[in-house]
Amino acid sequence: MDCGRGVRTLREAKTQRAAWLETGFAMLAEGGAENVRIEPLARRLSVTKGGFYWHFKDRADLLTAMLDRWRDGRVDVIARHVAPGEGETAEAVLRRLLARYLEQPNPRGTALEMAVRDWARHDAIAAEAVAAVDRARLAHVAPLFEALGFGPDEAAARARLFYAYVFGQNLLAPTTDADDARRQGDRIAAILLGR
Amino acid sequence: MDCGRGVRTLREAKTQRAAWLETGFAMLAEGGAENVRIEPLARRLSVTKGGFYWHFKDRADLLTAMLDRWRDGRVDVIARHVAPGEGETAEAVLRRLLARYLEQPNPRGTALEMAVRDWARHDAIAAEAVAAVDRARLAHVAPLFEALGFGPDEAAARARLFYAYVFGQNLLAPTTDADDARRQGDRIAAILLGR
DNA sequence: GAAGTACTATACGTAAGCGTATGGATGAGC
DNA sequence: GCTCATCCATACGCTTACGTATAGTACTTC
Repeated sequence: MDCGRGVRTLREAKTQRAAWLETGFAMLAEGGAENVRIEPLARRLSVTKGGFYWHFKDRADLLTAMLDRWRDGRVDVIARHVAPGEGETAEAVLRRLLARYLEQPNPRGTALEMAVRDWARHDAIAAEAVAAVDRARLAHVAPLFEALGFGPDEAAARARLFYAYVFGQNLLAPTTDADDARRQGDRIAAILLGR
Repeated sequence: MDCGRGVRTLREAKTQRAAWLETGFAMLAEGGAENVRIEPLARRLSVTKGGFYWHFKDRADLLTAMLDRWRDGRVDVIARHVAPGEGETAEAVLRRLLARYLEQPNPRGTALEMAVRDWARHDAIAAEAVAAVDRARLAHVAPLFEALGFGPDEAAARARLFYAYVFGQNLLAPTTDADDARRQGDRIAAILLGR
């Protein structure tokens, strides 16, 4: 059988597993966990599925690998995002976070977040990954609310409301007028921050 | 071919389309739009798919019929739910709504809501149904916030935050301790209602 | 230069689901 | 009592995807 080409370098070879994962994330973002199918994935990578079963035991193996990677990435990143910059106040950090989550400089990240959370509603492993990410985020954001002067319980409640709002926004039909949306976002931020 | 039985009465016959829809909703609630498949549906109804194509043109036809029905039901129901009971204040109505949405006396309704909203992220027709429901709900709930003393813009913002919170809660990993969850819910209600 | 590692193509069998005939079976209306 | 509308069973062809088997290529390491 003429396979046309083999592995060019070992460096490149090790990249292939990452390529399957990367493309898997693209399909997850585009259509949810159901949409992550091996053969369409292979077509997008311009290979056949032969190599898939070298890197992964089966489809579930890919899915759990993606989940691990997603969880680790989110947990790593939240610690960086709550770190204040030069002379940045807690309120400024929270507003920056809110903008990052809602103004969607990274629509792919939002789509992934929603896809994983929907997945978690039917799958225990996904639910555990989501729970771990939520714990990490709430633990990092609650202290920011404490820095605003709220007690620990109130800060925890506000942190939860903060994240529920962020994800809920993605489920609500968007406000049609962009200016209205911005003004409304400002009002909501004021309510969340208590000022 | 011995089909075993035919139509017993016209009354019963007209019920069949409703049965397909009803079971369709069950599968939608259980596994999202992807999970609504004709042959499993038929098995659950203990019939073959032969009759399906009598009632519906194809799978998409069933799905849009379900969507219409869902939208109409939600729009009808919100008007009833915001109507205050005997001497019920606007605040009491809002707290009652919140309890209804979050304490999940009707888990099937919540599952449907989430399934349709996830569906809406990939499907324009579903997105339009969600948008119609959101418009109706926000239009009904904002006046309750106005009755609490907020101006129109602030009331609209709070109504949006109210619903974003409700749906966002369903995406966040649940708080493990039930008492904590209740106390936190009370705090969040106080923030939403501004008191 | 031989052996191993890291892939990839190709081919196969299986399963599930879609949509399309086609031919009953039954009750309703005349 | 015949016909029509309404519904269902059965069977078929097609497509998509899964997972396995097998044989091949190319680079690496010794």
